[in-house]
Order: sequence, then C-alpha cells, then structure tokens
Amino acid sequence: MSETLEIKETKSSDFIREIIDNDNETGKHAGRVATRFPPEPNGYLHIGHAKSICLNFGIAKQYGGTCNLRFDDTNPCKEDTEYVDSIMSDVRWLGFDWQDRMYYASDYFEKLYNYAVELIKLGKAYVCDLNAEQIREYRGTLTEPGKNSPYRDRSVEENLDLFQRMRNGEFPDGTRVLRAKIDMASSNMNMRDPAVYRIRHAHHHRTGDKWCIYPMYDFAHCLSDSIEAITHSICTLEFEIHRPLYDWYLDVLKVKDHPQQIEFARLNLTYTVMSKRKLLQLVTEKHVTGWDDPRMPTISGMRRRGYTSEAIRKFCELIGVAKADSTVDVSLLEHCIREDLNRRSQRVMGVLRPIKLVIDNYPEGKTEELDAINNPEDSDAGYRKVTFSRELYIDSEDFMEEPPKGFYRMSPGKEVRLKAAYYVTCTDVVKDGQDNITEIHCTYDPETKGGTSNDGRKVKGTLHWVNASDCIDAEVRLYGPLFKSVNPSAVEDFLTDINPCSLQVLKNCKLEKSMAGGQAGYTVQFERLGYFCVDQDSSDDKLVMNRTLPLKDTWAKVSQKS
RNA sequence: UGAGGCGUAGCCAAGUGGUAAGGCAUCGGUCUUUGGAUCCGACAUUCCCUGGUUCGAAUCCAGGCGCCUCAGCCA
Repeated sequence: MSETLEIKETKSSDFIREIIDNDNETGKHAGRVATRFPPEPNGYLHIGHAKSICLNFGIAKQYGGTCNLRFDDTNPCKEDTEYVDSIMSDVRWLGFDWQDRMYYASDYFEKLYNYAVELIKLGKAYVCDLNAEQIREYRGTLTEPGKNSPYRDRSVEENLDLFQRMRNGEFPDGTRVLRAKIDMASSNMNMRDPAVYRIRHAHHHRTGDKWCIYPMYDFAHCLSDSIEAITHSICTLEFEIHRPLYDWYLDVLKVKDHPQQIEFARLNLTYTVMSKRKLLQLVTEKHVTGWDDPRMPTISGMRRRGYTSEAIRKFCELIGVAKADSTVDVSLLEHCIREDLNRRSQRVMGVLRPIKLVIDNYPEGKTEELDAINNPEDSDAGYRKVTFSRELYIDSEDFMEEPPKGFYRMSPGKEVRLKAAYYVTCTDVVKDGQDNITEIHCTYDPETKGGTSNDGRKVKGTLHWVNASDCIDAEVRLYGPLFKSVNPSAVEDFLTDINPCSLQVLKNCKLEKSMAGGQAGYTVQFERLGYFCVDQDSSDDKLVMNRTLPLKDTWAKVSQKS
C-alpha cells in the first residue's frame, strides 16, 4: 500500500534535475544546489517568467538548496525601479521566497570593473576605438571570418590607461569599447572579440551617475553567478550559443566558483504575445490600461483577472521542461485555472442581460428566504440565504419564445426550475411596440419549494435568477483573448492582430445581494456563466466584475452542430 | 551556405536496446438542483525520412530532410 503512495508522490523528473542528480553523485558542487532568477527590470513579469521562477525556486526547494533573486540591471537606459518593485511583488504573489538573498548586478559594478582590469592585465582584453558600424564590418558574417581590429595589439599599459579614462568619463558614448581578445575567425559569432564594457553617460536607477561605463550581459552574468556561488545557471535556449563565452570568462579569470549554464525552451502560448517589447508597446500606446490590464499575459494582469497563483504553479508543473521549441495550447492554462477555481470558488447567481420575470400566482408583497448551496464541490462551504419574491430577473438568453430543438431552458408552456427555489412554467410574454420582450410571466408550483417535486416530476432546465427588489447592480467586463493569431510572435505588425472585441463591457447586470461589498480579488462562479473576479476599480456604489473565464458552454456546441 | 541546438498524437511530454506513460484538446456515454463539475470509455501497429546493426530499434550506426538560435556598444 505504501508502495503505491510512494509512486504517486514521485516528482516528475526532467533533464535539468537529471544533471543535478548526476552532479550530486559525483560531488561536483559538494552536493550544494544554488539557483537564481535573474530578470532585467525593464518590464513586468509575464507567464513565461513564471515558468522560469517555478523551475528555479522549485529546484532549490526540492534539493534543499537556495534560489536568489537577482536584478540583471546592466543597461541603465531601459531599467526602472517601478519594474523592480513589480517583479518583487509578483514573485511573492506566485508563492516564492528569496529570503535575504536579493541582489543586483549593479551591486557588483566595482568587482566587475576589477575583473575587467584583470582581463586586460592577462592580455585578454583591449580598448577598441572602432565605432559600432566598423565593428560590425570587422566582425565578418556567418560564413566568412572577421578580421582583427587595428587596436587589438595595444599594450597592456595603454589599455589600462584608456580603460581608466573611459571610467573617468573622458570619452563620449560610442567612441570606445573594451573588448575581449578571443578569436575573430571563430565559427561562433559571440567569440569574435565581444564587447565587455561600453560607454553610456546615462543615469542608472540605483547607482545614479556614479558610472558612465557599463558591463555587457555576457561578462556581467557569468561573473555575477560566480560571485553568488550559483551552481546551476538555468536560462533559455537562445543563450545556448553564449555558453562558450560564459565559460571563457570564468576560465580565463580563474574564478573559484564556476557555475554550469543549462538551457531550456522558453514558454510560448497560443494566442498570447510574450515579447516584452510588444507588451511595452501595448502599454505605452495605450492599447491596454496598463501592465496589469486583465487582458495582458502578465502575472499582475492574470492576478487582476482572477487567476490564482496555485493554478499558475500547477500549469508550470504540467507543461514540463525540455529543449524542444514548443507552443503550449492556452487551453491547458485555462484548464488549470478552471480546475482550481471550480474547487474553491463561491457560487453566486448573476444575471448579465436582465429581463423581468413575474410570477403571477405568487402573492404580492410576500418574500421568502431560501437556502442556496455555496459550493457543491466543497461540503464545508455551507449555505447562504437568497430572497425570493413575485418579481425576479432572469437572463434574457435563458428564454426563447420559439426554442430550437435541444434548448431546455425557459420557453412558453415548458416547466423549468429556478435554482434553489421553485418549478415555474412560462405562461405569457409582454412586448413593447418593437416586438421586444419586456416581461415574462409565469406561474409557480408551491409544492416544489427548494427545487424538488414530491411527485417525482423531473425538469430538464435549471435557471439562475436574482430577486428584483434587493439585487446588486454591477458592471461586468468580459475579456476575450487579446490576440487572434495562433502565433502572434510570428506576425510582423502584431497590432493589426489585436482583437477589438476582446473587451466587452456589460452595464446594468444584476447580482444577488450576497455580492454586496465584495472586495477586490474576490473570485466567484456565477452559476452557468463562468468565473468572475471583483476588480480593483470597484467601489461601494459601483461593483465591477472581470470575467476570469467562461464555463465550458456545451449548449453553444450543441447549437453549432444543429 | 558556417557553428550550435532540436524533431515522439491536434498541443505539451515521458521513454536512454525488450515491444509507445501521463496531461490538455477532441469524441462517445453516465450522473447532476450549473448544458459546469464528476465518473466511465475511445483516441500513435509506431516515434521526421531512408538504409544498416540486432532475436529484438523511438532508443545504436550511416546518409538525408525540416525547424530554431547567433553577424547589438540589448538581455
């Protein structure tokens, strides 16, 4: 018996964990496991980052190791403290804790400078006076080797002097660059004397104007990993070709800790743009209200839309980690959200497109308090009271005067159940001059209180409803996918791909009175309609709900077929 | 056309010489006071292709084909 339990609890392994297991067996890092999540603070975190966060923190937890949060802030032009704040809050919300291990690459600027000086002394770096365009010409192409810079053979002394003067601010941007002296004929373009430091007279979000030279990613990243004694530096596939350079810097500088870079495939999702550049464009050009717009694939957007961190973590676990490029179907994400929300969310009745329902044989002025179950998936969730009276609202989509076959909600002469209340039968409709239905009339069977008949009579449809006199008015925002294309990253002009119908605002929606005072972030399931989350824009006199996800609508499929 | 990676179902993904896990999606059916959820069932004679080795190949070998990444003083 315990055997099956163990099998059930076995963690799914992946190739990264295999590498770590192997390292632990051979004692490569003395059994230590240290990872890091290293975002550049130049935008908000999105669902793609969640995969990396879950991976890095998950591995650290599994092996009893540590995971650092490190801001890779080596390019002052793009970075901002607004982004570091949002990143910290999103990582926490996802449920991960870096404890006291929060670092910045900019913390290491002095050390990195000294490493660069060391490189020069070793004869492995030189100051190059070529401009950007010339460097590109000298670099050669994928099929032709590059040629050496005329400045490649400067003396160590001259290089040291020039590099010091670069730091002192004696040269304008773009006039000189420190380069690693490797091999201009390398088949790997990254090894053709890559830049190590560039001049940028720019204000840095943390170091201010202290520096006017900044290290490049390849130089700063491997050394930051080494300084923090990271054992496994996990990154995405596009850095695979940088690994020889990662190792070159660490080998040449003979550092004590030499982490291993491991690459995995980044997350792509159908119908979802993950490019930070494009997401930034959506924000700055105001196609969305901000980084946390519920249509955005950002962590904060998803949170505002009512996605839970548990569900996002589950998703990251299910998609797996491999080296093959892949595009996960967004239906898997939605499945994870539904599974979680179905288990935990309060059921509430809501009417998006209200139409008056009058029960003619129900006494005027009478009201009843009926018990409605809070969550059939959770036996501890209990019941709540809903008021019932002669005048109610139902959703206009739940009534058809001439129903097609297969429709089993309300239509003239057909008996249906009002959830948790009574069986009712439509007797009449009232119309205005334009043939629009303004009111539906019905009769109820007093013997069916609670929604069951004691003569065993069954009913096919169950409608949700709210009491007309004490329901809550709300604005409901229906969010669809922001993008229509299956793979928007492949679309050159992605803005043409934004779905203009992706946000539909419904005013005058009616919710049952239990929704009064709902706090932002409170997620419920409106019976039959989907999952909804109280938006942060809600106030005491205006309830704003975001639709997290619709329920799977089987009726829609039935009607499509016929 | 250089180098480095990667090809298992509609989408992810296990599998590492012993006869193709699992999840999503889809399609049936059951149940239901949500047309949701639940439950039950179906869904790769074959792993990019072609040869070879072997009693036996998705796994090993050879040769093809396809896709991704790299020519920033971005990360």
